[in-house]
Amino acid sequence: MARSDTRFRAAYNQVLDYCEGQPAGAHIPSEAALCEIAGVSRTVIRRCLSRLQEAGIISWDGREKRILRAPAESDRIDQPEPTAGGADLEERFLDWVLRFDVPAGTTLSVAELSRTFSVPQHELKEFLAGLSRFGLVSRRPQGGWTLLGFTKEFAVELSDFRSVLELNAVAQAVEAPVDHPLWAKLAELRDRHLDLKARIDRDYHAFSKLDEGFHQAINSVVKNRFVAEFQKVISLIFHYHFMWDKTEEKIRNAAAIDEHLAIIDALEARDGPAAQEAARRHLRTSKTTLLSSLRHHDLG
Amino acid sequence: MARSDTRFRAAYNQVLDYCEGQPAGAHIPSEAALCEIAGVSRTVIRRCLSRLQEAGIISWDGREKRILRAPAESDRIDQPEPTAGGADLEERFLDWVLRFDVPAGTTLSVAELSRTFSVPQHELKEFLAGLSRFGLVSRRPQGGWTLLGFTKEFAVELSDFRSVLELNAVAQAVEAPVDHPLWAKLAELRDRHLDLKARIDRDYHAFSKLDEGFHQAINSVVKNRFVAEFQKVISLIFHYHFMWDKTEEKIRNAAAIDEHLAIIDALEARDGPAAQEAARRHLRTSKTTLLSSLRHHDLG
DNA sequence: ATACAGTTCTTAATTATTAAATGCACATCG
DNA sequence: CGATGTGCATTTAATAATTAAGAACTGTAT
Repeated sequence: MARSDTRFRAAYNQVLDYCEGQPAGAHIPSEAALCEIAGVSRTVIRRCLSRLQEAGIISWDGREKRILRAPAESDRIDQPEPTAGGADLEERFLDWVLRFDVPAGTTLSVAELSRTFSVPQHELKEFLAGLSRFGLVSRRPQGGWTLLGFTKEFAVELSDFRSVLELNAVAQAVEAPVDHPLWAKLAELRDRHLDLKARIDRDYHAFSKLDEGFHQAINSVVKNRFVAEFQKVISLIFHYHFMWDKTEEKIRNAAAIDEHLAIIDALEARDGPAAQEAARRHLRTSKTTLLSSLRHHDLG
Repeated sequence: MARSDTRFRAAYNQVLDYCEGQPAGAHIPSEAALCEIAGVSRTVIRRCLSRLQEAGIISWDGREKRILRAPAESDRIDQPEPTAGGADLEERFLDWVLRFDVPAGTTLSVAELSRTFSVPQHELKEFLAGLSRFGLVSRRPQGGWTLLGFTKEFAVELSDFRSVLELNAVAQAVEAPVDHPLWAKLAELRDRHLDLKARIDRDYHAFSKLDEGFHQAINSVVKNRFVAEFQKVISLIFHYHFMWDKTEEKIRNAAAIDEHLAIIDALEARDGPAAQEAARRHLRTSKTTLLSSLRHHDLG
């Protein structure tokens, strides 16, 4: 019932690394200096020094610290878990929701999620608290959480919001300076689109990745933390939905390629209104697709 | 080291209420029925019954439950704290940050915040996790949180994002049907603006509230959970900044009133481009004001 | 057969505990 | 004496333990 000593373990090994680089008998720098090296507090460094002394690797008396012998491989402490998949929890969570088609209104239990994702409960609680800011989940009065997302309303609102952001991005993209990386990226994307169009009959699955890249490129001109944060969620949801919804995938993707190309054409011609119109058309189809995929799920 | 029994206390008093309405000797309904009455689980009801039995208020043997005597006032359990200001934590937090002008980069300690706001630590952690989604704070590697907000970049990005949302709202407002409550609201706001304009020399402080109401009205036409969530944060930040930044407040507010009136005029004339232009102008001044208020803080 | 109570298992809020961080006072060396 | 470094004490935060509350299953009397 205490916090893990991951920090100590990592620091200890790091100090061992340092010792290995030094000859026996060498002086060891001050505690504060070691803090800098290991990136931890003095408390941890002092624990490390204690242990090094116990292990007979160093002598330590006040500021008189010397290396006694070179550390062996067996002196290292093994890190408990190099995993910590808590980083991409968001991706894994959305993947789980969409893959298993978890219906809206489902009660999410922290304990259960903690087990399925092997993430400490408190991390999950923080994560859910964050999602609630996006209206994806909400706290229940009796405790616990409810999954709100992926109703028709949610899809409509998400699509509309996406449209607002993306039309703004397009408007800014038209104004982007000629040396902006966007233009190189767009040229490359055009080639990849044309390439995929030629072999769409076989490789229509590859479009999902291309779509993500395309929208990312457009939005890259908008330097805004709020937009960026939302974009992550939006792109994940659209990405996965298109991946799992297989109805008419080939036709749909072929059409989307043309829509993308139209946007690229307009952008490269620096034709603002045309770009807006092309983007609007594409976003409209995306919205329809997202909605129809939900309808399928409702029926099936 | 256990969760609070608030639920039990409330339920117990509620069951007492029920008993008071019944004559002595009366049968008590089933446990499940009592659950309905008190809105809690059977576990809690059974605890209540146990305690009622101990207190000699009822007899309880299996499904044979009878009232022995009318409950007295002293039988009630007093609720620990009816407060729980955790609801408007967001408002209080932002108020605190802006009122004390907490600089960007400040390390926020959960323990300290927990004390100043008298909110349990874990609630604060969830709250901060939520804010981190908006890029206002971020977790430090050594533990704790850093306040990121209220740098120049933050203000610029927030203003830009606000502009995108609000211009979209204006575009939708122009298209709103004649029976939409917006129009009545706008007419009322126009009057209040004109009223305040007449006495701006004395009551220029009153503008802040009016400003909030105006932007809320405009944004009310957009039915979108994402927009709504952001709007809350945005309006809070702008609201407080204008409240604390006293430089040239009178002139600034007088100018803003005119800008608001221009937007109302254009909207009521259903003139889309004019409304966009008026809104764009107003948002530009808002951004400038927000930025200049930050500059003042930097110097002072 | 069905409505209810008895029982057991799960879940979630909260506290207790310990690792880590931080702050301050004092020591040592130039 | 001042700068640098250490010793000690306090504070903070991550995590496990603990208990209230919820939910499901089972038995039983009407």
